[in-house]
Amino acid sequence: MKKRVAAVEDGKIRLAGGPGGEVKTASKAASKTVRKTGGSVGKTRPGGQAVRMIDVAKAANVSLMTVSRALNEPERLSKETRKLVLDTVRRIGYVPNHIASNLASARSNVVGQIVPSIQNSLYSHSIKGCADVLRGAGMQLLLADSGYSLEEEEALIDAFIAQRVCGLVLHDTVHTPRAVQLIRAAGIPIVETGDLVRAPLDMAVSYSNFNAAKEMTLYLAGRGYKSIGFVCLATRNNMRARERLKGYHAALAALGRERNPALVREVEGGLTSGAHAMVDMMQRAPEVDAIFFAGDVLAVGALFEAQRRNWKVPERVAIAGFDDLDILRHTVPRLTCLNLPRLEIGRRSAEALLQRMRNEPVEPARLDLGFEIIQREST
Amino acid sequence: MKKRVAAVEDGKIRLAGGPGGEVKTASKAASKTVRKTGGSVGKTRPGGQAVRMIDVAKAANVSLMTVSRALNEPERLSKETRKLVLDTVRRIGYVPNHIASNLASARSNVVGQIVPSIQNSLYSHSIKGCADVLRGAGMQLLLADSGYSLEEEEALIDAFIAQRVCGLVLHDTVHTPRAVQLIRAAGIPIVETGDLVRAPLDMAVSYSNFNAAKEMTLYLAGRGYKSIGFVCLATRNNMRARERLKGYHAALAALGRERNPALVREVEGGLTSGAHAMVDMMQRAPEVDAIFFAGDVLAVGALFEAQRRNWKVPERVAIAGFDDLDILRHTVPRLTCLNLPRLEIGRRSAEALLQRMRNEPVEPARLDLGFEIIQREST
DNA sequence: CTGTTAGCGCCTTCAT
DNA sequence: ATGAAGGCGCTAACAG
Repeated sequence: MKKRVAAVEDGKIRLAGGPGGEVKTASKAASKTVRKTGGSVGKTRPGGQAVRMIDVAKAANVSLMTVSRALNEPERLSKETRKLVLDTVRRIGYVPNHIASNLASARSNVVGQIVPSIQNSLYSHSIKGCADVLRGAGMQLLLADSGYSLEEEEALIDAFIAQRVCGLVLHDTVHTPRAVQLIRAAGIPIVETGDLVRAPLDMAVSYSNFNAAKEMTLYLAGRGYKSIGFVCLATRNNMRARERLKGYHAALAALGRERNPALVREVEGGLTSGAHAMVDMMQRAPEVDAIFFAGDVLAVGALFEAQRRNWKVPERVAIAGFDDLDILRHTVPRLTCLNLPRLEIGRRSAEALLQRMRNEPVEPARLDLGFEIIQREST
Repeated sequence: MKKRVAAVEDGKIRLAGGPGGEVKTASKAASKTVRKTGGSVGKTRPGGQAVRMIDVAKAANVSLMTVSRALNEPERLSKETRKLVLDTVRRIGYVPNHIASNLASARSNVVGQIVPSIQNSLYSHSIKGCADVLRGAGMQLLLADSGYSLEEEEALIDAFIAQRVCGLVLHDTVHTPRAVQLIRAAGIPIVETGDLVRAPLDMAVSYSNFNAAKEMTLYLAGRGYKSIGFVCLATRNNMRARERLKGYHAALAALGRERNPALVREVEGGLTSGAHAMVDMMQRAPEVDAIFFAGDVLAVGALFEAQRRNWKVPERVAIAGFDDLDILRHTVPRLTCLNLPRLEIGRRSAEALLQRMRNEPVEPARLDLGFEIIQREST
């Protein structure tokens, strides 16, 4: 295997292939590569026909319906027939065609989930929860991210409904009119998870961003901090951020404190962003003694910056975060934050969909999974 | 809105709902909640019939095929007919049924991806890359995680093939015999992404774990470290970890250094785990002057532990990580690591599948996307 | 350019 | 407990 050291730039050393580079393999082992070439665009059966239910039926000398029943309502068959059929299925390697099954039964076993960003670990917890419950029920998850765009969400909802998903989990709680219309027309159950909205399209499973932000602010005040800064993501197209900001303001009002614009910043997500926000705020409002970072990894970025500048946390400035990311309990000092039931939100959302699909009433239609304040050394 | 402070334990303050608690909403706003109850198990059309292509055809006074063409091969229709049909589609709110389309055309627009863990941010990059490219091509992503289990992977492959996915992206490069058989029988294109395997089932898009680990070890030696420790995940059921360990050993051999068991640890993933591994290793082999953490977030955990103990990095011990997680460039000191093209792997995998589905040859069948060594302050 | 016919693979309904 | 007929909503193939 040839090694190629291509460049050393900015501390980066490129190796083996690198962007655009393709290392062809000429070894004997590689030439053994098993490759199937057949199949035109997306063809399911490239060369040989796929095994169908009727093939199983013939091989087992029963009718097609008996095979169908062996697979879907095994208890309706006699023990012997069932065994015969299932053995045959295994023997000839039959894999049911859910596409055909869905079409014939007007039933689907696929649920769609749309999150703002697949890469954000917050959402991946809710995805995981959802996927787990669905799989337990023999269903599958169709996933996509909207990139925080309403229009993209609409397009995805359209695509998912075209795919005839039997339910939808949406993180966003704001939708385009057409998206709402599509959902209504499809008549499928929907769960919104991003915030505990007052009037969900169908069902909501979440916590209250407003309450979470408010309580954290009150908690900080309770710890004796007099001048509490607040940093969040842009509220413009983000209902969650907006609710958090409202919660912060509500807390100030409850405390009888005045709003101070110098103590509020809206920023982009990311570690760097959190660092800048902290530094900026401390310049503009030197009296600030605690900052509540109500978004993403902002708090972590701020803490790292404090380490770099040798600012003592919490003595010089206290830092609180929003989500309980894994690292928050490992930093020095450990970070105070909210613990939000992301995984559970995913699980309960899927469960709510399943319930609804079984025609069971889902109460309440708004499920508040709450939150915790995790007090650690940074405050 | 009532506030409930339920408990204060271990620094945790539970609020609003909490585990198992459900806050029912009795406000007027909540009672306005729009709810659709209809639909038996997974029914796509709960109450009213969904609009079908034939309905559009009747409304536009054309044949069903004309509607089909307006949607799928618009260029084959006259401008007027096309406009008429598409307007009608919009007017009556028709959403194509891809399920039926797939069945009739023996074509699918869904690709399946199986990763070891949805929550792991490493995989989410590859998921994102894949999802983006697919969406650009009008396709969807069916996602699931195997929990690092071969058997689970097999079950998922079965389920995905039942779903008639038109292609599969697998992170694992080791599969059960039945999984391989299922894939072969399905005759769909497959990409394996976890390692640059010698003989992929079909195609491989990745980097070489062996080379990456080897080069990093050589790089550390080049920086003057004499006693380089190696920490990775359990190699037992993890080919990637095994390859990395091999790479480390290969580097030692190339350097003419002897293997020292005290300098090698296999551990679980996680920050805590990395911290322990470092402490253990430094006790058992006090001469160690650099540790290469070849997995997950181990290096970060170790660094935090070093901060806590006031061990200078890299003076007391140098630390290098594997993946270039976002935080690595923000810690104090910043962490040296490998930069692996996770996103690009996802993108290229999807592209390879699309190519294969268009019947274009995919060369090479093993695509090496390489890696970079990012040198920072920790070494 | 547009329409007609015959299924895709399976499930629903009704019969035996 | 098992089977036969018809159709789910759409597209391929062929016709005009």
